[in-house]
Formats: sequence, structure tokens, C-alpha cells
Amino acid sequence: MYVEEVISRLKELYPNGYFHVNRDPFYLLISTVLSQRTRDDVTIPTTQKLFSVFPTVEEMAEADVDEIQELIRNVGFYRVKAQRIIDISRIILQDYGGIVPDTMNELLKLPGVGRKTANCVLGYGFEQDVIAVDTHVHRISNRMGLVDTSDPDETEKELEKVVPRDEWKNINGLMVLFGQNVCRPVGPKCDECIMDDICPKMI
DNA sequence: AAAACGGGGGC
DNA sequence: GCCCCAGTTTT
Repeated sequence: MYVEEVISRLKELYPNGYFHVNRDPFYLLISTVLSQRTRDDVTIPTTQKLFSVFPTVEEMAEADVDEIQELIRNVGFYRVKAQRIIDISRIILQDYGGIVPDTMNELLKLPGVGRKTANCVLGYGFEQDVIAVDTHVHRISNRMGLVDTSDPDETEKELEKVVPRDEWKNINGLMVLFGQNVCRPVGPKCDECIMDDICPKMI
């Protein structure tokens, strides 16, 4: 089947997947918020720097917003993100006893958390069967004919119909790597792509 | 449905 | 110097 062949080749290309990410739900939550609309090669060092100063939910919740702003000044939307990081930390501390909630419904109540961010936390942090649809997953799924829609939420639903359930949580990491290195938003490297014999764009 | 938030990196 | 980027909220 086409989709299973695509996943098989992606796994062969990126056998280590996303092993480098910290799987702690709170770390994942904050790092994912920081990475919204900002390249992860920029946000990863910034996230490490932020957590070296404020390692816990408690310390993050009591941090001064100006100090957080200064620490994350190099990432996009840093002012609003700094405020959201504090607000998220305070809510998790006060309403959830310092434990990141493990349901979509509760995660969506947090400021700056939408379906994509929530699914990253649920998938990477809590090992749940979810598909986190970001711009890479959305673009590649449409380019390769796995889905056909301009709505990322529709892409998530359509992918759930065609991707085997035990691969759901792997889709995001594989397609992000593939999307950054090969099937890029602009100027995809189709001439050196391992999908060249099955991708609809190439046939 | 469209605007707004935004500094960094590739070219 | 110009264009785009691991989205979400507000208008």
C-alpha cells in the first residue's frame, strides 16, 4: 500500500527519528510553543537556555516576564510567547498541581496551545496515538497525494483514515525531517528524493 | 476569512 | 534586501 511504503522509506531515511527531543511533557509543551512559526534550529538552543535558568514549572511560573523575554529574544513572536509561557506555567501549577494535563480538551484551554501543539505533547510526551499536523505534515501529505485538502484539521482526519494507528505518533517527526531536508516548502530537492518513483509530483 | 504577532536564516 | 518559517489568537 502506498502510504505504508512512504512511511517505510521515511523510517529508513531517518532511523533515529526524533530521539534528541526531551520527552518531559512540560519541557515539550514549552519548547513546542517556542517553535511555533519559528525554525527549530533556532528554538532548540533557546529552549535549553531557558530551562537552564528556570528548570521547573514552579520556577517558570514565578519568573519575571522581562527576564523570560530577554532569554528568548532571538525567537519569533518572543514577547507574546514569553507571556504565554508564564501564563501556561501558572495555570498548570495552580489548576493541575504542576502536572501537564494529558487530554486534548484540557491542553486546548492553555493560552497559545492549539491542536498542533497539543498533539505534540500528547504524542511525544504521553505516547498517545495522535497525528500532529504542522505545515510540513500538511504540505507533504498533500503533495504526495495522501490527502487532498487546504485545511490542516481535515489533513489530520484524512491521515487517520489512511495511516496505520501505530504509526500516527511517528508521522510528525518523520515528515518534519523530510520537509526540512528534502521536500522543502520552497525548492524541494526532487532530483535527489527517495520518493521519486512513487510521488505523484514526479510521475 | 483575514490580519497580527516577529527575529533569524537562506539566498 | 527580500522572503519564508515546528501556529494561534484576535478582528
